[in-house]
Amino acid sequence: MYISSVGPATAQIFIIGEAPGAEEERQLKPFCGPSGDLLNNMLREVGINRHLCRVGNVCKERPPGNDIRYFFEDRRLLQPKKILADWITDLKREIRELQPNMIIALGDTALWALTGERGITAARGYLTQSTLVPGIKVLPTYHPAAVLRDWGLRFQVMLDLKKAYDNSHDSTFPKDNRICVTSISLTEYLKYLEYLKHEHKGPVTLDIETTRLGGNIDIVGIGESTQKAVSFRILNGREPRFSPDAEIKFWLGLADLLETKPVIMQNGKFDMASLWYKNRVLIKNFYFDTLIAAHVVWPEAPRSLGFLTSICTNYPRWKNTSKENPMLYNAQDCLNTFSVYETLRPEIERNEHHAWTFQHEMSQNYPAAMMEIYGLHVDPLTQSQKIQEIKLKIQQAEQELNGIIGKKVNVKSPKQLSNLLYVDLNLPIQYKRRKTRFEPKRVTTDAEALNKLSRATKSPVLQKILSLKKLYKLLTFLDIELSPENKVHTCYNITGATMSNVKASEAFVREVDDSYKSFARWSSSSSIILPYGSGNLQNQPKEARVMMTAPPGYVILQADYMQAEAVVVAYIINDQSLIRMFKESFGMRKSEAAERGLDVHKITASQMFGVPLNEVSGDLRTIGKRLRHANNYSAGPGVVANSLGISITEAKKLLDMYHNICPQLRIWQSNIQRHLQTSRVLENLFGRQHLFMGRWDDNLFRSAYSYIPQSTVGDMLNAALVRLYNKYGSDLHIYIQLHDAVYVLSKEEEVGLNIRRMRECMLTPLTCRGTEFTIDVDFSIGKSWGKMQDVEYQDYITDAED
DNA sequence: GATTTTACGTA
DNA sequence: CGTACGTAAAATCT
Repeated sequence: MYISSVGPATAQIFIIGEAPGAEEERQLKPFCGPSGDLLNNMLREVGINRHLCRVGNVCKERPPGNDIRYFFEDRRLLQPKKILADWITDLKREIRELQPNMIIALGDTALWALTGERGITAARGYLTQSTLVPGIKVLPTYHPAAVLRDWGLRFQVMLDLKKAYDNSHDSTFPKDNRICVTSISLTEYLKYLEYLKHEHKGPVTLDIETTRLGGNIDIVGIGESTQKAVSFRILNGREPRFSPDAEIKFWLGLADLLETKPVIMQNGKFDMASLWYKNRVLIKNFYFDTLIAAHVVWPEAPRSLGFLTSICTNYPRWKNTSKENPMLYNAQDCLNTFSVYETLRPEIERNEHHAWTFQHEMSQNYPAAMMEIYGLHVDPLTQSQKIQEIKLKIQQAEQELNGIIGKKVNVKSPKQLSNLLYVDLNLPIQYKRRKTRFEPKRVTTDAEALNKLSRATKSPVLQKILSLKKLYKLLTFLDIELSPENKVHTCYNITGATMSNVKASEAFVREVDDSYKSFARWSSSSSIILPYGSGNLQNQPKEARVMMTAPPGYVILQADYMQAEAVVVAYIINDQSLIRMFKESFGMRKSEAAERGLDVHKITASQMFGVPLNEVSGDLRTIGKRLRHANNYSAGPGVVANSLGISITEAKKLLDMYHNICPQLRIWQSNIQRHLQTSRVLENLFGRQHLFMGRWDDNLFRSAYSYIPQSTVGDMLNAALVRLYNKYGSDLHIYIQLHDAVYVLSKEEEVGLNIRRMRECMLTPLTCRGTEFTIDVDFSIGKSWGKMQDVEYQDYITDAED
């Protein structure tokens, strides 16, 4: 059944979707089903009156199974069948007659029909010209059906619709008269640097390009405004363009400028660390990072420069030009960074909480860059011994396993494993746990499934497979490439998202369009500057840590916050018995606290079961511990039952008992829900704000419950790390950051001194509803990261002489 | 050769 | 209804 567009002949906006759905087919109208409802809501919110728009679809009929592939000859969806080609001709005629000022293309099919391009993720948000009817403006964005599947896209679609509306009042394209200088002599360039230093007012944007992963800087771009940028090439391929003398002049001139000028960058820690590590050029005043600014203002939105440019400016897409004209591309990066800066700066300044968070994150750039460049010492001897040991164990385990099952199986292959388990051994098929019941059931051979089967069948094969898999996994952490200095390096991502998890040759093409929530925690990924080691250093298993060491004469000193999130939760929900316990045990030796029974899980069990503290058995304590964790993570009875090996009914009973002794938790949780209804913004104990954009469901709530404790601890640790760096950075070396722990390298004879320094920087008074409290810090020491010994700070205070 | 899927390490 | 992150190896696509 042919479903035509609807809307007035005077419409200035033409909204074009993909194909009708079931409801559209029933009513013979486009966008009248669930997608249409969502579209209407979004249009209303940005001020577009749908009844003044033309609304239609590229395909005029519903494809069988709602599968758009039906209308194409090929799987890549580039060759339309005759019927679709005819509809596109109809569409062309309709656009010619209507002459709208703006076409909003919803989804990949509409994008393709109107512009001939595929890839809505990269194209969305950028004004472009239709190739179907030249001269007509098109603004592509995601289809509402995609938003229904992934609610995080709603924010982007709203901004795109707003942009479409703003540009729909006439048919002209916004002017782009920006100047990109890409061919300038060295002499002229040096003069330009002088001009920037002495005459140009205000900050500049900076962006560098490198030849390859771990390669040298070949292009340096500087933007002096949103209108002019200069790009300069220093290498030809991998060869220098200039004589050593001339090149030195270039770097000195650049260094001279960057010592004084305030610098704006996108993900500037990379440029800053590269310039310092490769060319000893130091950016002294890194004053605005657009990546950090975006993270502060929209913590759940993408924050690549491509994305930010699409929502902050009307300029066209340029991220697809990097290969054909790298210098022009580089200059445009600088221009767009400037535009994004001008949009985001007022947003930061108008909100004092944002201003604090922004400065707080900016201050982490220098210590994080230093940590990336320094790296971790690895003892190659321990490494090779450990690798030998594990390889031998793997060999033995393989032989045993093959002996039992009578053939060779690669346990790293889910396919082979599922064949073995569910076909050869005929075990009951295990399915992956689903997030919603709408997801399809997936067969799995993961650890959870194997453990379940192992408990049910008592077959020794399953445990053998499990331990073999574990050994292989461990080997990936051990068998890594070291730097010439026997080190590994990592890149710490302050905004919690990687900008670099691609080959360097494509790093600048990449669109990072996943949403990352990162509640004030750093993430850790491979360094692009020094690509040695397994990259992420925040997920090293204990057994792999033994090869990471302190250099001769030094020890690793670890300081971590004790029960940090539990303390914060206790104060937030005003759990007096826990608060009393934390207060009493503050600064106390661990042995003494244990003697007095000052233990969260013991207290929990004692209250739950009405047993005196000193009579709480190990088993009861375990139950107390599991219940507290289950509640902290808002897990359900199924999980509790699983973890304690009891029935669901018993687990429900235990959960009730827990809530009886701690009724405040549920009250607080419902307060959070109520709060989200009115504002969707939560604030942690430092004032960091987080806008929750997710769909209104349990996932949103769970995420929100964990926000305040998790982000408060993250902010507290990072603020302490910065204090430590600024005050004692020349006396000790900050080695590792691990969410609620900091590791430093300390001279062996200065351990006591450094423990006191770390305590000083880390003990942080927090305020919750008018009550001040401090989270205690715990220390351990080791020559190797895998063998840390607990120490009591009191033992280092008595011999202090400062 | 490039991209997607599956699995798993840490806090 | 555990969450967040990043990476390795296998499987699959082109």
